Amino acid sequence: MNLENTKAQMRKGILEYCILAMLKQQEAYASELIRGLKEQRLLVVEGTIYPLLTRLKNDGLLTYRWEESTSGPPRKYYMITPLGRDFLGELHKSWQELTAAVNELTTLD
Amino acid sequence: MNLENTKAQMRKGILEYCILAMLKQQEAYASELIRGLKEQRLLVVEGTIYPLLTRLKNDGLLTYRWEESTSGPPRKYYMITPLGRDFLGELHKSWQELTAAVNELTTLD
DNA sequence: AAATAGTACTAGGTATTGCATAGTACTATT
DNA sequence: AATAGTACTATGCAATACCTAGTACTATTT
Repeated sequence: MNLENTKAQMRKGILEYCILAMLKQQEAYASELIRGLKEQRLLVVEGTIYPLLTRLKNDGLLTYRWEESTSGPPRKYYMITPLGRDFLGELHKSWQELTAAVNELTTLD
Repeated sequence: MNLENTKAQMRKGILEYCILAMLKQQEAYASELIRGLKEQRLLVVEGTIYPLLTRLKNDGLLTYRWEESTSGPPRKYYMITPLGRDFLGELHKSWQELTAAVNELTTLD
């Protein structure tokens, strides 16, 4: 049983919640999101973030615009949509319920 | 984007943490575990729990014994091993870190 | 006694997503 | 021109929650 693997499994479903929340506060491009997550020691790689952003965009939760960069290739800035905000609210509720349940079950004597 | 699907994804990696914690408190057989989880509104089905218990057993984190039942088929009671207790400690730490990170990233203004 | 219901466990296949990897492209620096 | 840093796209894999089908045991009903 591999701890790193279990941690990766734990991240499934949670990352989109984090991404939507971050973008609700401020638009950003992929690398900024990766950096923001890394600051909280949520290490996420490109192979994860790009497909995730694309899925959220395809589902209408995000939208984006291109912006030339003065120091490298152009960047794709993502913004949350009103639908994305609604969904984020649902995810917030689900997360609260999940953590409450888990903490109840795992409280050590 | 399907909320139910996202909730199922969120459960990945978390269920083994819950199961280990429950079994640390008291040995149990599958249906008891399902009931315990259901009380906390963590709905888990047989197709999930049995393979999960088998995986944990194969990795040495659980052990089991058969017990005849007076009201139906025999039951497989699972118990946590010392290795399982160690791993549970690691999972506890991982969970704390993950929730802290997520809450930091998703705190609404 | 046979059929049905409730209960417990096993096995196989599917969908989804984080991750690894390969590749393209833009700009700055060497 | 080559290299480095940066940003994005595409593809395939591993793992796990879940769905479904099936076997088996005991109690209850027909």
